[in-house]
Amino acid sequence: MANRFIHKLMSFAALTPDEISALELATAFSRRIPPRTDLIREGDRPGPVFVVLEGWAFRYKILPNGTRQLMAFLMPGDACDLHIGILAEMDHGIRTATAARVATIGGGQMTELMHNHPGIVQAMYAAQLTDQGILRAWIVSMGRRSSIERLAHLICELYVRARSIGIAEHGEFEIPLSQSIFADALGMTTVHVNRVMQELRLAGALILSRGSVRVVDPIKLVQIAGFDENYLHRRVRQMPA
Amino acid sequence: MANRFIHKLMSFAALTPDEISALELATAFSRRIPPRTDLIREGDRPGPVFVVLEGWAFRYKILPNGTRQLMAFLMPGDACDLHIGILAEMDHGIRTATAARVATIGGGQMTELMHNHPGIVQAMYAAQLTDQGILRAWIVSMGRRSSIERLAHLICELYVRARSIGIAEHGEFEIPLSQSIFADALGMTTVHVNRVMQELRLAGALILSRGSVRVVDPIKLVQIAGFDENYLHRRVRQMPA
DNA sequence: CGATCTCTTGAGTTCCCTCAACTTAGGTGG
DNA sequence: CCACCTAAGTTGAGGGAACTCAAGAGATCG
Repeated sequence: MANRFIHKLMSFAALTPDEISALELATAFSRRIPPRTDLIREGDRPGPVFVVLEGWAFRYKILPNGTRQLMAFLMPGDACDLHIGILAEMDHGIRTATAARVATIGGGQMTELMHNHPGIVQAMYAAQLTDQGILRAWIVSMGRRSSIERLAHLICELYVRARSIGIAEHGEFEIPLSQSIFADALGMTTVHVNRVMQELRLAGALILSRGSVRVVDPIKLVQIAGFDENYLHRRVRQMPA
Repeated sequence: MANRFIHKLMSFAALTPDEISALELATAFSRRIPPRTDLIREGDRPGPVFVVLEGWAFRYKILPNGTRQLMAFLMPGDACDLHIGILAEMDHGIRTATAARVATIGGGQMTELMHNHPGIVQAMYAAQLTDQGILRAWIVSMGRRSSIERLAHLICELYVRARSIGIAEHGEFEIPLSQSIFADALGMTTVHVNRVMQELRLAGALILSRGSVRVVDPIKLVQIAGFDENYLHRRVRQMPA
């Protein structure tokens, strides 16, 4: 059965059975990674492309003053940059938030995949455009939204992404992230995240617990955030001529 | 003679004479665009790929409350997304800041370029990774830097990019952007941008004038910003095997 | 059963915003 | 060539959203 990575790519472009089995082969071997483990660190020379099959990770950077800023979350099915091998040096780190299962695809194998399978290339481009859309949406949030809108918007993003890969069952969804991770994602302090989380809880949108947040009223979050999911590009054109 | 776009791609990968002439052909026709003109608007169905050959533009989004947030600046040599044609709909607009000259490359021509010229593909991937690095750096700035650091950091980014395309002569460099554009790029108000600009002027880093900022002491800016240009990936690996 | 991490709450502070008024530069048309 | 208009920039005063500092309560784990 196809894993989450393949599943995700299939949502972006039609893949042939041949392409699917090539992807299955490429991601057949995976490692289990404990929580809070760096998959790659800032300054490292990039190695193979890797793909998160289970669990959550995030991109981050530590500033000279010791503060941390996250720039993205990787959920099951998400990959690091496909062309990571071009870079001389990583400008940020990637670290697991939870226990995870990660597959790696060597440079040669990657080249072979993209060279022989136009559907895979197409799907990966679409995934990359979506990732850029998410980065831009973060910038918009950080620049022009209040703290409660920012938090609600991020949770909406994670909710929609989770739903689209089928890990948000019957409307509810558990996000396995601590409040300090939310704080570092949103450019806020943990103290303030805590107060804003309480507001969302009082609004009936969330249930809080240690190390995780359960979304119970996505509609309310969407209203609070002013969320418009267009930027996630669920709809892409079919293979342009 | 090669234009800025070709010039920029050549800095990312070695191009054959054949590839260079293919690019020259593709960008031979260009239009002059007045300042403050949308090249494409949020909600539009994407058209051809376009490339800014002269002048400055920016990506932006207007929020329901009427505020604006910029997500990137396009300088001479910069292109919109290469795979823009995949998307069903733009999630942001792109608008000129100054008078500009813009070339467009049709979908078919683009496909042909990338299909037959591995050097071009390589260079475009590298350019794209750089763009993503810039997006991530903006997130870091907005999340974890003070207003003076943020402003200085943005100006450093623009300065380094300008220098790398050869439009920053003898150390000095004129940025043709108004303070309100800086404000919308940094998630600040024009009032506060003005006050922070004055601080940088008093520090001897800048000379201010109507509609533009002249960088006179880049080193000082780097110190104030805590700027590390690694993320701009000036160094990429030569063609991996 | 201390050690550690996460969360919570309170009190005081500060950075940046809001609101408002005014200046200056450029452009345009009478 | 002046009168007017608009966009850009400047400055001041007051306010508020989010931060800092601090202390403590609950979980989880070796």
